[in-house]
Amino acid sequence: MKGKSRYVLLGLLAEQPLSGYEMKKIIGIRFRFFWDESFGQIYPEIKKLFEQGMITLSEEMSQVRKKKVYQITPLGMRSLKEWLKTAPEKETLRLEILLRVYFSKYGEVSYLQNHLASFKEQHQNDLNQLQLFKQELLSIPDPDQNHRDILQVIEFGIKANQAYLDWCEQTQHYLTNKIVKQ
Amino acid sequence: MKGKSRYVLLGLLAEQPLSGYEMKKIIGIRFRFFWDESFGQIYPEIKKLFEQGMITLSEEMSQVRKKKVYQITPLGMRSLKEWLKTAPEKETLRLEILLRVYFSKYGEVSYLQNHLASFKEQHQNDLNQLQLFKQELLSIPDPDQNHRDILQVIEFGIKANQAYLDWCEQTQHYLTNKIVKQ
DNA sequence: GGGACCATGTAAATAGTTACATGATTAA
DNA sequence: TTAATCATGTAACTATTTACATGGTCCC
Repeated sequence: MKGKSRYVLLGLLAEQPLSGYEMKKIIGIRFRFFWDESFGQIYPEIKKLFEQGMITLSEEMSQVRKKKVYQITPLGMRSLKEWLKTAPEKETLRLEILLRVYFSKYGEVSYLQNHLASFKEQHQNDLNQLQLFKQELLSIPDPDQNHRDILQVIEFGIKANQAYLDWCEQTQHYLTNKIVKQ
Repeated sequence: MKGKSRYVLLGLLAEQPLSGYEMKKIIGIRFRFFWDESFGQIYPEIKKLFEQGMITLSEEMSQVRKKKVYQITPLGMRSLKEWLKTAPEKETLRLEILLRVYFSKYGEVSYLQNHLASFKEQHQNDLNQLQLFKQELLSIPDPDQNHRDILQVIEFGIKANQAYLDWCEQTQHYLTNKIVKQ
């Protein structure tokens, strides 16, 4: 669990100079289905990266907006590359919906049905956005030659969300039957 | 992100009296693929639940081992039921492997292949254990009439892990091709 | 006797969220 | 003019991990 946020920021800056706000936006859109960072983490982390010489302020800073655009340094690039060598930790996930199903014996079915419907809706949205993002990626030029890599990330999201939706339907049928049987 | 650990503990105690150590074990085995709690969270949370009258010490305490077995109180049961009504928050997940793929342009393919192989192995293990657990659940008596609920939780794990493994194979092929093309 | 596991707990550190503070710009 | 969004940051709080401390039991 130690200091992964910094590598997300370094990774984003490896491609192009960005401000903290912009990085947050990219994470919120592109990484939304597998990662998240809050401003409360981003800005202090930027401060540290700057102090350590991993990033510097770019010339491209906007004077109109009080925007601070950063770029990665060779030191930051080396640090990113070193991190990419290390083994990822076992992923953290906490699926509260499964806790609800597990303990559903102690609650009312109708509540669980609501929870399930909103879970399904959320992941249907995720899936739609991922499919849109995929189309978009395939239709634009690929100057940095990394679209295929990004596509693989999207593919993960598509497969996972399809599995979730599949499970939702199955569980909804199960719950409907459960009520009939009562 | 607030206080979900307590409901995991209450949920487990709703079925049978347990000690902190036993709860940790159950979470570590049965919830392993979608939830985790450490002792550093479990024991302080038990203390709070006890002080708030949500749980009490059970008679079933072992004298041999210095074991403290807790049972849920009517107050604790009400609290659990109230929680089951509330909407679950959007799940947290952090899939470091996807970060590695996304930024793979800056690293060496062979490292990513190693990371992917170990990710695949982990989830193959998860899948195997879930399938075993499913068989076990279907073959034993179901006095509390909640095996079907638990089965749905297992089904989620099976579907999700199958999707992950599917993605792993696809990504491994992609990486192999990538090397050939170089 | 030693290693694996049972068993409970605390302390320190790190991670992460949420609320707050401030102010500019854009577009309806 | 007002709401949304851009933009940066800090402070307080909450959550979570990791390391430490302690000691028992079981079995080889």
